[in-house]
Amino acid sequence: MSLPVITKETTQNELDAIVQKAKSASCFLKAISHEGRLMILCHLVSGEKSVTELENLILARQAAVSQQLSRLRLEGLVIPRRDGKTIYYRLVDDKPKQVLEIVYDLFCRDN
Amino acid sequence: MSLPVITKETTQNELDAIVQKAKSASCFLKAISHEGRLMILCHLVSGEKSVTELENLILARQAAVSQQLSRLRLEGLVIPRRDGKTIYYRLVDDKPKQVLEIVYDLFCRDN
DNA sequence: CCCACATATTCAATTTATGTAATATAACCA
DNA sequence: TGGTTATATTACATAAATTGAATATGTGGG
Repeated sequence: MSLPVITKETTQNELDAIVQKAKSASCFLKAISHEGRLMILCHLVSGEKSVTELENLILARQAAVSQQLSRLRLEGLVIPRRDGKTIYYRLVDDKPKQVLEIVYDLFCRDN
Repeated sequence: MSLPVITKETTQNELDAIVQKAKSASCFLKAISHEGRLMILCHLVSGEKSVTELENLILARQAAVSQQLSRLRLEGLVIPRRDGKTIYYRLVDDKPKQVLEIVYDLFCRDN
């Protein structure tokens, strides 16, 4: 990890870029750091799930799950697909997967 | 990543354990998902830093940095060491490092 | 002891997040 | 059309996070 080093020579533009990236990462992490959303994302790693399936998997009410999915949708982490009455959600890319794999390893395996 | 699978057979104890782990991970992620704390942690990955050094690195005021360090301390992510007037902070373990390396890669390299 | 420097804490104001309940929409079927 | 299932949205209350300013503590030096 070669982090951007900040010195006297760092230009304002470079600083802005660093802060901008920190902001994106921060938003992403905030989106995944909610207990319910975290579990939803974990379950989506193994493939798309309907809202009802998620309700059962994380033992939460319809409205709650729907709200959490809504937040994840707005943050661009998941995308819905309608099939008749049911709506299936899946991960947009593997950013969540990559981070969750580490987190899962750190918090669910050892310790 | 072999996630805990939830079925009809999953016992209450197992469910509790899963939720408990999700809570820990959630707390950890919340702690690191703040823009300022994120940058502080990034800088600590390369070794311990004094509060003043951090102030200059992330261009924030003394009180702000100190507050953010305080939160990280309470969450058990960093630990202080006093040397005369100055206090040096370092990471307690490499949990933050592991997660930050991925995040850094995802948000600061490509795209 | 007094001062200056490094850091921490406290408090109030504001913003953002969360949980709950109620209601809305959309699709399907009789 | 009317009912039922699946999902989404809204509104409100509450809690938690964040910010900024002010003040406090701890250390070393004169």
